[in-house]
Parts: sequence; structure tokens; C-alpha cells
Amino acid sequence: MPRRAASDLPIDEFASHAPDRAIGFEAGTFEEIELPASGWAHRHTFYEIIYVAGGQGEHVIDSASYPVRPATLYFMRPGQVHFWRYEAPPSGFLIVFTEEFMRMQGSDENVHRDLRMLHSLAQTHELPLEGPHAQTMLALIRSIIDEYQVAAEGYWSVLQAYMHVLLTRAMRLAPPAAGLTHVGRAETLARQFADLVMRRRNGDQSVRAYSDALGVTPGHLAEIVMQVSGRRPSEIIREAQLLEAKRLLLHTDKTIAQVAYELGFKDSAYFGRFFKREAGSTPGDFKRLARAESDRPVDHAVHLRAVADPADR
DNA sequence: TATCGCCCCCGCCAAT
DNA sequence: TCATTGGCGGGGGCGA
Repeated sequence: MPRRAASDLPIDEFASHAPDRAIGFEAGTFEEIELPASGWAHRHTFYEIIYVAGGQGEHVIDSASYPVRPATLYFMRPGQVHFWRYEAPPSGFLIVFTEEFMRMQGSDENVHRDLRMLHSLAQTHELPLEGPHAQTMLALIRSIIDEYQVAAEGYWSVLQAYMHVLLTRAMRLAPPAAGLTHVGRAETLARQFADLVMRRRNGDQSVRAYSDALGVTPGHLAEIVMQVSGRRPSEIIREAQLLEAKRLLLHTDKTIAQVAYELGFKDSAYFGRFFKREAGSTPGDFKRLARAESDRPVDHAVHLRAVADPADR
């Protein structure tokens, strides 16, 4: 697949196919949803849950590549970069929704819990489903699509309840690393910090800038973040900078200096040392190696059959 | 929450 | 011109 000349990463905004029902939610098959630019690296401003039923190729998320396998769920959060490389286009179902949709629930506690599950699942990227789990999850997704398409009285609250069930069941199947820790004020602050770090991709990346934005002292933020995650705020910021640097190096044609500037580094020479320290290679080597890897032909050994599903025939 | 001292992160500059 | 490496000093981050 040829690489698209990319001075910047395209951003998909949420645009409903049914604007008369502006609830920030859509669900359907790949063909029905028709997201633009899915073959090119892009970000969205919305969440996306993907159930892959068939296809042949790879799903690239940030700088990781996953062979397309039937009965696999993918969880994408806003800001993540992804695209498909395929010989046979992926088929299955998509659920796309905005954060505003999740926040339409009445209880703040439920909203926070669902968003935390979403973010946790998005960190693991893919969730292969086995045996009966694939069947029950597929049935649930079909119910969600049906509820959305019929759009009977009060359907959006039913959709939110379904989404809560989907997320909760997915969390049960996710690896333990994706599990949630205890809920409390400390955990909420730590999550707000992590969200802000993921969202703010440029500008002042000092710990103080983040603690100011969250209305706490740097010392308090450091204590809470360490207590909840076991890591220092500066480590989490650097990790996010490294992830974003890899995205830009791999998926755009920006020079190293441009990437450095975009990430808020005032000195591209220092950015080079930062990258080598954190990633183990220079930005230039990473770009060349990663691009050579992503330009190789799709692995023919990854051959799929569509999941046998009578409702699809 | 404030303070202090130490470590190393970050930015500036130069060389290749 | 751009990427990489290295020296160096100030100051931010973090533990006590």
C-alpha cells in the first residue's frame, strides 16, 4: 500500500449519518458507518469500538501492528492513531461515540467508571474473543445496533446501559494489567492528570504546568500519581511525549526538527537525545526502521475466514 | 504545604 | 540543510 504524503495527521471529527438524531452515537457494520480515511493513518475526536468478524491484513494502532483476526474487539480513544493495511478489507461492526454521549448519563459516578473502563481497554488496544465469549459479545453488539437503528422512545438511555454492560464484560476478559484500581479522589485526580497528558500534545510539558491546570500543587500531584500508578508525573509525561513522537515520525513526513517543535521541545538536538534515551534508537533510525517494517507486504500467513454467522448471509 | 539540597533534565551552542 | 553527538550551566523535579 503506498504511503500517503502527510504533512500532518488527518483528524476525523464525529459526523453522524443520521443528523436528526444528534446524540453523538452511531453503530452499524463497516459498510454502514463508512469512516473516512480508514486506510490512512488518522486520529479521531471520538471513541470507537470495533468488532472484527473477517478480513485479511493488519490493524496498526500507534506504532503497534496487530494481525486481523476474526472475533477481535478493538478499543480506540480520541487521539490514538490507527489505520488498516489489508488484502481483504476488514468486516464487522463499529460503535462510535463522543465523550459527550457518555456524559449524558445521570450519575457522575457511572460516567467516570465507564470512561475509566474505556481508557483502560484502549491501553490494551485489542481484545481477542474466544468461543462463547465471541458469541455473547456479538449478540450484545447486535442488540446495540438494533436499538440504535430502531430508535424507539428513550433509546439513548438504553444504549448507555448497553454500553455499560459491553465495557464491564470486556473488562472481565481483558488482561489483569487493564484492571481498575480502587475508586477514590486520589484515583480521580490521577486519571484527570493522565487524561490531560494524553490530550495536551504540545506546549509546556512541565509538571508544574499540569499541576496548575489541575489546581493542585506539584508536590500533591506527585504524591497522588505515585500512590495510584507507582510512577512519577514526569515519567508519565515523557512516556506520552515518546508515544506522540513515534506517531508523528511514523505517520507523517515531518522532519525530526518539526516533530520536536510540535511536541514542545525548544531544542531539536535535545529531542534527539531524549528520544534515544527513552526509545533506545535515534529518531532517524526509528523512522527508517519503522517505515521499512510498515511498508513490507501484508503477511500472507494471516489468512482469515469470516466468522460463520447466519445473520450475515 | 513549605523548604532545602542533590540529581539530572533541558536548552544553548558547536562540531561533524 | 538536516540529523546526531557532546560539553556545559541553570533550574526543575523529587525525596527528606
